[in-house]
Amino acid sequence: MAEEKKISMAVIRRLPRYFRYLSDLMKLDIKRISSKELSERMQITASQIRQDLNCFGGFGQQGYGYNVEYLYDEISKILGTDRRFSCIIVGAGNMGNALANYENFSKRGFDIVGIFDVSPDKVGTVINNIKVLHMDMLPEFVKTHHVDIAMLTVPNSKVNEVAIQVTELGIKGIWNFSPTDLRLGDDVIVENVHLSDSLMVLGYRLKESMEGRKTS
Amino acid sequence: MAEEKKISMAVIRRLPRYFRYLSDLMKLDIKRISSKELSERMQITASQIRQDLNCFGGFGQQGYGYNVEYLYDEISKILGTDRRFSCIIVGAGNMGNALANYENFSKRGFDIVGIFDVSPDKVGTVINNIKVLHMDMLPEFVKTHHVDIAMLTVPNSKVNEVAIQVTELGIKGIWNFSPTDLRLGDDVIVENVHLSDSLMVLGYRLKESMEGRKTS
DNA sequence: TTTGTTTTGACAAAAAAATAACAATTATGA
DNA sequence: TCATAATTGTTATTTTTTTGTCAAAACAAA
Repeated sequence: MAEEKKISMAVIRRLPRYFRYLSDLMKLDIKRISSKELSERMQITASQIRQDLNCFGGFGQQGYGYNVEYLYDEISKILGTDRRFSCIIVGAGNMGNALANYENFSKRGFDIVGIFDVSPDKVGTVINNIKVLHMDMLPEFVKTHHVDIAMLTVPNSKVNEVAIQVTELGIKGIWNFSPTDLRLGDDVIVENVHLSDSLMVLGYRLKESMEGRKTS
Repeated sequence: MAEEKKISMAVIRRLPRYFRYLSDLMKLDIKRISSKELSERMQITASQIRQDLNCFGGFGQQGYGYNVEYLYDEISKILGTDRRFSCIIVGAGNMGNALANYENFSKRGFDIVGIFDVSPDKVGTVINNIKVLHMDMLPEFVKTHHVDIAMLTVPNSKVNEVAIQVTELGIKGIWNFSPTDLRLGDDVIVENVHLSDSLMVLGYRLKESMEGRKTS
């Protein structure tokens, strides 16, 4: 019944970027914007902007452009910024710490409700008002608290095991910070942050650039 | 004179992934691999693997496949894993801390040689054997130490200013952890790690999945 | 050595993504 | 009010990326 218009990942990955730019425009008190002007700011073609936005509906008006606040709200809705996601952090090391202290996540609807680790040094400590629990407590915790997302900042050697564990407990979203590609069920959504991959690409591009070639 | 075969970013961004899988194969003591078998492990088509690798040269042998160690070495060379990059971290907050303590970077050729901040709380502290210096010391530091890459983990409101500052000092590579897109000279290579974008995409996909749609 | 199998590298085809073009619509200013 | 300029949404075109195909090369076994 509902017409399933398939939206490509390429488009979806640009949405947060539109969201950011619109947020900036609002801060600058700019009320309307044309795809042309936005394209100059974002360094992409106006055509792409119009086509991207039209995947979700006609938010603009001919001869006028887009109303910044309206467009912002619509993209918010698409991205689901209105809903809240309960998240746990597994791995209370440096990266886990950094995530737990990152204020913006809760602003965007992602609440850290638990932090887990296995190290006796870490279990019992408090990070940003959240007590670090032992991994053994995880099954019980998930039973009593709804958890949407597990943020995995465990050592590479443990990540597969942990990923299986959290998905078996019914958690459907994984934000994976390890260099390992997780292979889980089709109903589990995995989003990777492969820091070392990113750094290696930077190294490659830098090297090419130093040798006089252009990369992008 | 040199034939500039343009290699697309899509290919380049897959290189670290090949690198990882080959590294794993070596650990498993696997000496040879066909594109078909690698494709099953990596969940991409064999055709893509062969085409990707052929951008850089014929590393395989008909009827045999690819020698794992040789291919690993070749991709290492392409990625520039042999060279070393001197890096500084600007912003000694939680993320800066996490990066400073991440052991794998030096393994891959990225050495953290300095950490900078402006907060009196942080300046003077020692992170992973590196003393945090005040930003005022940066120009002097860059004069006396060669720096390839600045890893920026400063607050969003300061990142533009800092990016301009480091590029004016001649640093050509930027690893940007802020949600802001930096616009710098053509000779500066910027690689972004937009954590909040990634998380928002996870939220979107999770939402879609919960509503019964598939995203990828 | 010979034959059949495997597997690459190259090229062709298909699919996806980005860009361009333009009719339709609205705003703006004379 | 009317004419002109601006700007969208949509369709067409182009470009890029991915996938499929196959001859040629190398291996492996008889």
